[in-house]
Amino acid sequence: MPELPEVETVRAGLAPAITNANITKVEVLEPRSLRRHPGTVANFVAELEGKRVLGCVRRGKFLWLPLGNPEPTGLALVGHLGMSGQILLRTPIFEPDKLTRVIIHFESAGVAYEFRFVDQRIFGGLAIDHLSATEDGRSAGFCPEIAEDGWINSIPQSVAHIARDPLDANFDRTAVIRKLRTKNTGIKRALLDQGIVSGIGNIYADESLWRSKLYYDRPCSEISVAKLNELFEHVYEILVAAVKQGGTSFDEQYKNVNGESGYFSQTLNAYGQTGLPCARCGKLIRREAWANRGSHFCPKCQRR
DNA sequence: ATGGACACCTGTGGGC
DNA sequence: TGCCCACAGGTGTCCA
Repeated sequence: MPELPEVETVRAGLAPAITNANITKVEVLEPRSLRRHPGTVANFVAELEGKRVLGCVRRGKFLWLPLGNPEPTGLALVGHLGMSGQILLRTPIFEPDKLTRVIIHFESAGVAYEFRFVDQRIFGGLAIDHLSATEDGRSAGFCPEIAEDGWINSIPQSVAHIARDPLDANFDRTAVIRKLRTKNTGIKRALLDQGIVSGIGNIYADESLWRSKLYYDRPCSEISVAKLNELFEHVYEILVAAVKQGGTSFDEQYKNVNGESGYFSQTLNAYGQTGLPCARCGKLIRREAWANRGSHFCPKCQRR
């Protein structure tokens, strides 16, 4: 479900409450949500209880909370929301949320809160992972609240293969475009490849391609550098606009940490618009089955 | 290198 | 009302 704008909305909501908070208790209601945790459930709980949260960092669709004891331990709580994950920040008296899988109780400035990891499909999950220095020694991800220092330049091992995203201060658009020019694969497949550029999923790929008038299966190598620059300009603008609107919600699946929906769905021009007229030319938007999912595009504006 | 199939899951909505 | 099918914002792995 969530792509970069939705995950960033969660990160931005979480950061002020959880930075410098102390974890008091952890409840694992659904062990499958720890599928990617290398240890046992008991070990997961033990690694968290009594620790301090140093910050909240995001790269692409991955989030992590570096941990302290209280000094940095070199470990982080890594989270991915999968297709249906949510992180809700509640006070303990707030009614239970359906499909809650893990609850992390913490105390921040003397007030008790719960970090509730809610996930319908259990494709998302939490894990404790080791941090290691980034290759270039620069900030590992997006965390504007924190100035450069030791742990911000470290990345969880399980996230190291994820490329920087377009909102990352160290994102190198020129290098990404150079790489794309060497690929014969279709442009949408490349946009969704988190090892090339991260954060883009099915919604924002379709939206960016629509705005750039590119057919999704067009081979990367035959798109000009100028056109790819235009595409990445649109990717950036769309991601920024979506973050500003709190992400895209069209059902109960995406919520911010307060349980509220984002409203970027009102701005969509391609994704989920099957059968509706293209906002540019009036031709009906089409959906094609593609890679076990759907691709939405205007057959007139986005020619093969 | 590339792409397809599939595994991991639950829930919802449409058609009959 | 029930049943079956299609479909859903992702990632990782295996195999031709």
